[in-house]
Amino acid sequence: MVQRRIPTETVGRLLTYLRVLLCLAEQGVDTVSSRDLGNSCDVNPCVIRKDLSYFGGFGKRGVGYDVRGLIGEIRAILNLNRVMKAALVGVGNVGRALLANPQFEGEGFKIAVAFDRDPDKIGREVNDVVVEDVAMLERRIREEGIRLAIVAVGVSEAPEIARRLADAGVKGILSFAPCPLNMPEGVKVTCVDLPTEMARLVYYL
Amino acid sequence: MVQRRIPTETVGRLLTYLRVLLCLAEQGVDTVSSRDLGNSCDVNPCVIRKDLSYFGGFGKRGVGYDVRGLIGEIRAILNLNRVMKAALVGVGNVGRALLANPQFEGEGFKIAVAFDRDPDKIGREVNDVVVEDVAMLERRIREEGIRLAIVAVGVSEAPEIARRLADAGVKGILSFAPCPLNMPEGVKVTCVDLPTEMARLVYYL
DNA sequence: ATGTGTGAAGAGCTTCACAGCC
DNA sequence: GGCTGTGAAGCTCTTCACACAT
Repeated sequence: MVQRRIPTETVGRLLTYLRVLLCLAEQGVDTVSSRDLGNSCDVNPCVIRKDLSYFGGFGKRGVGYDVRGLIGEIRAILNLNRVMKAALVGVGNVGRALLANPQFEGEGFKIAVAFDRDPDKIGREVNDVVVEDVAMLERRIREEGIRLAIVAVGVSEAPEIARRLADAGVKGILSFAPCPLNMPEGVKVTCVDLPTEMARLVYYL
Repeated sequence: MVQRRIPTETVGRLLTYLRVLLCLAEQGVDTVSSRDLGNSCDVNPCVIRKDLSYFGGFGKRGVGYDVRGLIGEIRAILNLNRVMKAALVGVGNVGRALLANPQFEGEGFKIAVAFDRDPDKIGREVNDVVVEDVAMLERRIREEGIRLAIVAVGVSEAPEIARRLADAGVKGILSFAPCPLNMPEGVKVTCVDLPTEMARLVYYL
C-alpha cells in the first residue's frame, strides 16, 4: 500500500465503498466487481478502479475484489483500524440517540465521555457512559487524550463549546448546530444539517 | 438570474453560503464581503465570487453582498422559495426528533405525513402530525403529491420502503439507514451516516 | 471470456490577475 | 481604497481504451 497523491474526492468515495462493502459482508457476499460495487454506490466503475489503484492492486483480474479483504484495505488507508475515543457534548434528544446507537461501537468509535450543563443530567448513566459536568470538559479531554468530539448543543452555545474543545486539543468536530464555528487552522468541522440535505435533494428534483 | 452551466460543487457550496447567511441575518448583519463569507464557510473568496457570478452580479463593488438579498437569490436558484411537503417513514427515536425539529418548518420544509407499522403508534399525534399506517403509504403519497421523503426505519426494512416510495412517485430520499437503497434512475438518495462522517474526520486528523 | 490496472486524452473546476465600479 | 465580476491560465479529476492477468 503506497500512499501517493490522493484526490480529496477519493477519500469521500472510499467511505461510500466501505459502507456498501460492510453491507455485502453481512449478506455473506465474498467477491464483488467494480461494476456491481459501482451500481450500489452510484459511482462509475472506472472511478472505483482508479480510486483503489492509488493504493495498490487489491483485485483479481477476471474475478473482482474480495469483500473482506477490501474492507481491511480501505480501513487501513483511512486509519480506521483502531477504536477511536470521542467526546459528546450535549445529552439532549440527539445526544441520547447517539449514545444509544450501536453502530458507532461496531465501526471503530467509542463515546468515552459525555458532558452536559444540566445538573439533573450530570451523574446519570446513559449506555455505560456517565454524564459529566461540562465545566470539566478541558480537563477530561486532556486526561483521555481525545481528539474527536460531537457537539450536540444549541446554536447559542455551540461556538463557545467548539472553541473550548479546540483549545483542549480536539482536532475533529461533528456538529449538529446549524451555524459556523470559526475554528482555527488544523481543526476540521463537519456540520450535520438536515434541512440543508433536504434542500440539496430539492435541487435535483 | 441566468441559469447557465453550473458546476455540481457549486450547488453544495451555495447551500453552505445559505446556512451562514441565515446566521448572519439573525445576528443583524446587513452586508458581507466574499472574504468574510469565505472565512465563515472555509471557502476561498474567489470561489464564492465565481459561484455567484454564474447566476448574475448580486454584489456591490467596493461594498460586498447584501445579506438578505443574497439569501433570496440563493433560495431562488435552489428552488427553495416555496414550502415543500415531505413524508416521514418510521417514527422511532430519529423520526420523533425530526418531527420535533422546528428548523425544518423555518427553512421551507413541512413534514406533511408520517408513517409507522407499529399499531401502538398509528393514530397518535406527534407535533400536529398524525401517524398513519405504513400500509397506506402509496395512497397517501399520491394524494398529497409528495416528492420528498425521509426514511428513518431499520436496515432490514429500508430498501423495501424506499422502493415503495419511488414507485409512488417520490424523487428524493433522505435515508438514515446505513445501507444502499438501489433506486431507479431519477431518484436521488442522500444517506445520513454518522459513523461515516466521523471516519471522514479521522482521515483529516 | 471476464474484469482489473493504468497511461493518455479530455473535461471540469479552481486560481489568477486585473478591469470596472462604488 | 476596497471589493466585485470575469476571461484566461493552470490544475486536478474523470473518462477512455486497451494491455494484462485469471
